[in-house]
Amino acid sequence: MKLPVSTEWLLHCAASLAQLKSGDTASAAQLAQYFDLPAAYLAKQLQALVKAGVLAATTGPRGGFRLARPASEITLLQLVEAVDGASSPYECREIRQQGRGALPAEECRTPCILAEKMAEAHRAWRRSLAATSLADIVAALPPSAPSRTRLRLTGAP
Amino acid sequence: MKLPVSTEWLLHCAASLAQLKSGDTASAAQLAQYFDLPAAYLAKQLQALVKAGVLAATTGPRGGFRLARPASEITLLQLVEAVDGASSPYECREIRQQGRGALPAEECRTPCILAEKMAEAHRAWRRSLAATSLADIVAALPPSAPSRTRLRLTGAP
DNA sequence: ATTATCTCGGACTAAATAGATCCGCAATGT
DNA sequence: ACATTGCGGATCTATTTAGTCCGAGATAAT
Repeated sequence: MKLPVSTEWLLHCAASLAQLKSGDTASAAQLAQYFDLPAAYLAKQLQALVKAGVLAATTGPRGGFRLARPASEITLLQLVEAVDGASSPYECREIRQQGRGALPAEECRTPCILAEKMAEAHRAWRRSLAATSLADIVAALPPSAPSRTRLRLTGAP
Repeated sequence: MKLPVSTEWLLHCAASLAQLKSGDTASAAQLAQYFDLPAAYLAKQLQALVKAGVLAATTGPRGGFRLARPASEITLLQLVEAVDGASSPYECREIRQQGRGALPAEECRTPCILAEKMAEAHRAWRRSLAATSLADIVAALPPSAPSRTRLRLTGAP
């Protein structure tokens, strides 16, 4: 059970975008340079966030990425599931209905208890991530961070 | 973020072993037949549970696997982490200290907030799984299950 | 309006990991 | 002694992840 390494990249990228002035953008190349990441691969992952609707992209000179919504309305869960997918890590394939020990379909009207417990754990994980927004992250940074980020990321103070 | 398919196998195998009479064993071949699973691969995964200390194995004829401890002292978390490893799905590589936007080491004395939040979610997941034991699982089964499992799995009533 | 340039966007390739199998060895009970 | 079972290693394949490349489209200066 492993999240892609790009998860960290995108969380930090999104947090950085949240520190820009509203309407301002940063290009994939700028973000890649800012964190020293492979630019092409980062660009690909940023597209996933666009498709998921948490980022908006504008093409052409002076274009780039920005948050699609206020930072307070973007949760860590939305970011993580945008890059990794929203499916549960545990997939019940109903092996209780297979093989020599197969249960009659009649006893399988209620979902498998093991699958239930695993799903419950996943819900706890999602709930925890959904409780934090990008605005919370930015608020926890030192007050000097946003202006420095703007300067070093886009070159604008 | 995906758990191996063998996770489901081992959870069900452990639950089945929990229904045997104390001291009784089931072989890898019996378990594979019981759920219609690839025997060789299942055997390999069962070894992981032995190494993790939740199962005990005896070789030789009439040998096989049994629970290493009472079912009430084996949690779903222990089983899942035995097969998948106990490492967190999110790995912080401190990219905040790399590239053009690198923070001075002085500002990185406190751990990255994003890593903290991800770790917190993982703790919530682990806590949820640790709250359920194999005994809880067996108790939720219909009362007729244990004797049927014993019959169909090992051939003993 | 045109052109030069900068951006995203999707197609494509390579490396890593999971899934699965097989064989020989050690141990145990009949 | 022999059949049965777990254990560990070597091997092979397939899927996923990581990473690169080039083209379509939009913008801004000329």
